[in-house]
Amino acid sequence: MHKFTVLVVEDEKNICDFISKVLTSHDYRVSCASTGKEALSLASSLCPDIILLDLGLPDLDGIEVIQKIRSWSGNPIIVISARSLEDDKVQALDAGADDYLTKPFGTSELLARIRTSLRHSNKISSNGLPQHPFRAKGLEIDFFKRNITVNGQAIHLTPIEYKIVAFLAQNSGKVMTYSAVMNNVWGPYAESDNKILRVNMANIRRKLENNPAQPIYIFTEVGVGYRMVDEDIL
Amino acid sequence: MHKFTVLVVEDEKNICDFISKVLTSHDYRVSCASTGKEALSLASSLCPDIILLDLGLPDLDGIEVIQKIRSWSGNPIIVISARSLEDDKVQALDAGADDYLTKPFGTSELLARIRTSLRHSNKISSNGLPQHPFRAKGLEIDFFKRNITVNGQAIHLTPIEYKIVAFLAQNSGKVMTYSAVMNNVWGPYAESDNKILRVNMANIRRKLENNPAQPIYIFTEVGVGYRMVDEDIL
DNA sequence: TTTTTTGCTAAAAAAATGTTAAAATTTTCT
DNA sequence: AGAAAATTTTAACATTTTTTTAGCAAAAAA
Repeated sequence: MHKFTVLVVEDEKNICDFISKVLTSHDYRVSCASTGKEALSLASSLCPDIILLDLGLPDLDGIEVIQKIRSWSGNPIIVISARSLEDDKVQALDAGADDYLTKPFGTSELLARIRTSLRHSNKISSNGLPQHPFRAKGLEIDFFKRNITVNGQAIHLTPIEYKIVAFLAQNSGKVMTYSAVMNNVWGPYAESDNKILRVNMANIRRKLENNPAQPIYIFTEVGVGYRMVDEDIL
Repeated sequence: MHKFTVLVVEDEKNICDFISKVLTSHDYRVSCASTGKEALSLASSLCPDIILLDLGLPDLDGIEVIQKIRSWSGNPIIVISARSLEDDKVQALDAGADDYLTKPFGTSELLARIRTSLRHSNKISSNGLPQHPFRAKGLEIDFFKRNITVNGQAIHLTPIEYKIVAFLAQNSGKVMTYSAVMNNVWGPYAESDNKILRVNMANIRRKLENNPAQPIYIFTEVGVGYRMVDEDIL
């Protein structure tokens, strides 16, 4: 049975420990962060199934943390805050939070809201990976085996190259901005300059495309980002 | 632009009227039901984009209403209730409600939670733009994927061209003054001369229109601005 | 008709992206 | 540990795409 991973972001240690204990006893796997920076790195490296976020962090503005995570990930975020002002709620929800819980709250309500959020993000399976391999025009990506073939021929990609391709494939048809890709691959503190991404894309295309100058799998939208071709309909 | 339909289920007439007024003034289409039975039949016939449900109904148990609706529809349900007991919330959420709001609540929080729910059901995307594409006379604009097609044929627009078209489409039917478009695209310090906008419009029409001299999508109101054709009714 | 406004084309300037090779770093293997 | 291999990053430069500018034609308003 798969355990869901919860990232708890909370600077008060006793609250964090309490939530941690409750969740662990209900069969969640829990990680904790006590600062905004820690939260961002863990959100990126851990890919938790859900994030509980206290807005009163010592280093970063809570709203910015939400927006940053939202810019490259769809992880559900439940805000937990002592502030009960309506404006705070509106801000957080509009920034991309999925729910807003005011302290103090009961543990059974917290658990119920976690279940509801997990239900909402249920389009992807519990490990965050799509259930079926991605197929388009002879390109096949098996996310479980982590291998890629073009017309049956196995293609070797380096870890970074694979991350880029997998991220684009999981959002196929949609233009993913350069910064979304960068943050997804190099984490929340990626450079704003995308030259690294450009050389990786050149290498990826050399391996994937028949004619890299006229790609059929990964298109660039100048000034915006990259787009993976639509998945074949089944 | 498309209006979202909200079904308000509430037996106290003055509350119902109040919510109705608030939502209508924020550009939602509102229908009301005052009993559970009415709610069920309207939920099925109307297929509202979202349902606001008061649990204290005269005829049916609120929890059963949620389950009943959930059995055939994934429409988001936000529970609105005077009962603030934790058990009530847990019950409602586990029955399939997407959110639980305790009376009294502020209108801006209600609106924010409605937006969040619409986002969850993929009706709108994280940037607040409609998730469902704009369609008119064979022109289709998918804001989510950043895709434009004319009669199924993909059209490539540059970032500035896309901004212009998107802005007009989001305000389709209304004349947008040249300065409004300029400010939207080039920011608040845009030039007052609109010659740049004119050449962009020429390029846009060359790509979109069959006969740019007699456009069917973007019209010129001489001396005023541009107007995107009305969206097709569904 | 005259004036104003809008449309169109082509060329320039500017910005963004692709490409290659070499240096730096990490990983793997003996 | 040390060498070899693979990967990642940096840097320089080529190429493509986009944006702006300028000039004139066409259409609409006065």
